[in-house]
Amino acid sequence: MTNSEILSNHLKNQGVKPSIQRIKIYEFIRNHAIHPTADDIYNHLVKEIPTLSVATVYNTMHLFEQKGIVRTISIDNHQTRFDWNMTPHGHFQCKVCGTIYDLEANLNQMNISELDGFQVDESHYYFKGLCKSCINK
Amino acid sequence: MTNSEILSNHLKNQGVKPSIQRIKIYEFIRNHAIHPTADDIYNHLVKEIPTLSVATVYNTMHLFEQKGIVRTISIDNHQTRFDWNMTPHGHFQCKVCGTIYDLEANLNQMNISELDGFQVDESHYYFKGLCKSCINK
DNA sequence: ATTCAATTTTAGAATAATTCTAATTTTGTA
DNA sequence: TACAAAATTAGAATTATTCTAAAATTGAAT
Ligand SMILES: [Mn+2]
Ligand SMILES: [Mn+2]
Ligand SMILES: [Zn+2]
Ligand SMILES: [Zn+2]
Repeated sequence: MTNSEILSNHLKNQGVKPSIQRIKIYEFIRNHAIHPTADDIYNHLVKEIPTLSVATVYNTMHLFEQKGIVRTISIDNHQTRFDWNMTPHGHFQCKVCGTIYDLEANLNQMNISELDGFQVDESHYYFKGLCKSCINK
Repeated sequence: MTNSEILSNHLKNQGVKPSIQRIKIYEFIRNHAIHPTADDIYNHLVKEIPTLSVATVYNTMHLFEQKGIVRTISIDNHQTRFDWNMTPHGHFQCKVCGTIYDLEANLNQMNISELDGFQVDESHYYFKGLCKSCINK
């Protein structure tokens, strides 16, 4: 079974019809753990699929989000980033190099009493600052 | 000393020259603890100051942010919201009524070992879901 | 008071991420 | 092959924010 076939089956299992575009987009976000923007995805894939449109990238990411395949994060307030890692985790963005690091800690462990009686569907946390490698320069 | 004079002095103490626009904007965010958008601020104040421009609202909020008078939060990731409460705290946004609740817990208490050697300047966290009063309907 | 440079405000144009629209292409089934 | 449903597409529309250059305001120095 080729890599593409494996990814294609993943999508089917999540209830997504695997078109060429959807497989390539899924492949990209799985292989580039960089929390890409729609633009990152488009610019990378348009070389392989010259007819690709940004609308398809957005359509696909919205579909993936709805099916629980990706989630969106908003650290930069003006540009949505996508994350294939669905386990509850957080982020750190370096102000110098821009890298977004994953943080394993699960926010739900905080057990905030003010939320008693509330229904919590999503939780997000992130830090900003300077990463270790940028400090050592 | 009038209320306006008190706010005016607050601004002076933070190194901000208190123009009429700046005082009114500061007054608005202090009296309406609703994490307003630039648009909220503009639409409320343009009734009092008919010549007010959105550019002034943005200019002022950027200045306030730089001086440590407000901070920005991005829960809706398409529209920046402003928060006058500078103590480290988090938020909960209800998907039904849209209300943004403050949460007192301080994220920095989590003490995330992955950040050892990193310089953390900002920390943010928020939840989304249904608030108690929307559930009881 | 008058002058004048620095600061602030302003209107509207520009920018940029995202969504919308309507046409075209692809897919799967009969 | 026929055809309806689903997916993709180009480009226009929308919208939050930033930019620009002109006008207004401020405040010190005369
Ligand atoms: Mn992540
Ligand atoms: Mn708050
Ligand atoms: Zn860095
Ligand atoms: Zn609610």
